[in-house]
Amino acid sequence: MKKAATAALGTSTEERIKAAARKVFLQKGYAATRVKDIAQEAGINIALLNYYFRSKEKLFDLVMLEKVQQFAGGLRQIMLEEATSLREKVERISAFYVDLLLAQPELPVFIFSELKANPEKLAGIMGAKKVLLHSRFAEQLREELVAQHSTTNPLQFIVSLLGMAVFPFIARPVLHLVGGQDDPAFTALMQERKRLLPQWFDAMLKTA
Amino acid sequence: MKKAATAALGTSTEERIKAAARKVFLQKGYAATRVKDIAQEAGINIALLNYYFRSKEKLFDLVMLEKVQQFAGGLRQIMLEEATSLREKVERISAFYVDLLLAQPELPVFIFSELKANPEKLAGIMGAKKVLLHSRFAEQLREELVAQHSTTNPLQFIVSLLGMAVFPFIARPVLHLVGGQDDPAFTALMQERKRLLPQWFDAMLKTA
DNA sequence: GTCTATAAAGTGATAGAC
DNA sequence: GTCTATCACTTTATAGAC
Repeated sequence: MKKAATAALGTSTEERIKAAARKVFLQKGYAATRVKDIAQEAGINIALLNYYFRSKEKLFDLVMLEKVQQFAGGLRQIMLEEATSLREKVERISAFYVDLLLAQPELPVFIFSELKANPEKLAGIMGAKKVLLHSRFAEQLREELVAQHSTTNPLQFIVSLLGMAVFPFIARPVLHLVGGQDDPAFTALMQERKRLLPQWFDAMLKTA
Repeated sequence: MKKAATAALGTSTEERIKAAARKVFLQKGYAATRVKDIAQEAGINIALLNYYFRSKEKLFDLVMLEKVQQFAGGLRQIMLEEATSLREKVERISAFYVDLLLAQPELPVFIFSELKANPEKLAGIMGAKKVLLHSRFAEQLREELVAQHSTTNPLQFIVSLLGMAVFPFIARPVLHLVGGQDDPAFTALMQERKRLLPQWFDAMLKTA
C-alpha cells in the first residue's frame, strides 16, 4: 500500500501514532510521558515513532498546537464576531466550553500546565492581547458598563466568565469525590451551567 | 554545632533542602524536577538530600501535603465557621485566595496538575465531600436559595466562586501578555476582586 | 553530616537488517 | 515502512571515605 492511500484512511500509522500521542500527553503531560508509552498505545515501536516525527518534542509540539487551537480558537472566533449580541456571545462561550470540556476534561490542566512550563513556545496565543482588550466582545462589554455607570475593568468580567466555565473541569478530581468516578451528576451540573452562566453574567453586569 | 541547635535556626540543612524542594517542585512539577536541581538550589549534593529524605518521592510528598493544606485548609476553616454570615464568608474566601495566590501564584497549577497525576494519593482531601455538601457555608447557601425560591444546586455557586477566585492565577501567563511580565496591573486587578467577587456573588444569588 | 565515586536502571534516539 | 539491537546519556539512589 502506498503512503498516500494509507494516509487517506483514518488509520494510517502516522495518524495512529498521533492519536496515541494525544491520549498519553494529555493524560500525563510532557515530562511524565515516556515515548515507549506512546509507541505501545499505538501498537508500534520507538524507532517507528522517530521515523515519523523525529523526536518526542516535535511530536509534542504538534499535539500542543492542536490543543491550544481547540481551546482558544473557538473562544476567539466568538469574541470577534461583529453581528451577535453580548448576551448571545456569553451564551455561546458557555456552551462552547461545556461541550468541549465534557468531551475532553483533561484539556484545561494540560494546556495551562504545559503553557506554564513553556511560556515562550506559544508567545502571544492567537493574538490573545487583541482578543482580551479589543475584540468586539470587549467593546460590547465596555459599552454595557458605560451604560451602567460602572468603571470596572472589562477584563474582570472576561476572566470571571472563563473561570466559571473552565474551573469546574480543573477541579474535577475534587468534585468527583462528591458523586463517584463516572459521575453522571457532574455532567448534569455542567450542562446546567450553559443556562446559569449567562444569567449570572447579566446579574454581575448590573451591579454597577 | 549540634543537630538541635542548627535545626532551631531558620537555616538548618534539612530546612534548606525543603525550601529548595518547594521552589523547584512548584516551578516544574514532580516529573520535570531533577533531584540535582533541588540539591543545587539548596547548595548541597544528591547524597545528602537522600540522607535526609530517603527519596525524591518522599520529599515531594512532604511538599505536596504542605501545599494542599495551604490551599484547602484556609477555605475549609472559613466554610465550616458557625458564627459568620454568608456574606462575610464570601468576603473572607475572596480575600484569602487573592492574598494566598498573589504570594504563591504557582500554587493552583501545581496542586491541580499533581492532583490529577496522583488522584489516589490525597483521596478525600481534608473531608472535601463534607465541606462541599454539608459545611455551614453550604447550609447557609441552601437557606438563601430557599428564600429566593431557587432550586439551583448550591454546588454551582461554590464552584463558581472558587473559579472566579482561582482561575485568574491559572491563566496568569495569558493575562501577562496584557501588561508585561512583572505586571503591577495584574496585582491591582486581583486586589480589586476582593471587593468584586462578594458583590457579584450576591447578585448571582438573587437571580432565582 | 557531608562528600566523591559509582552502581543500576531508565530514556530518547539511531544504525542497519529486512 | 517497520523491526531488533544498541548507543549515549541522564537520573535516582547508595556505598564508603572523611
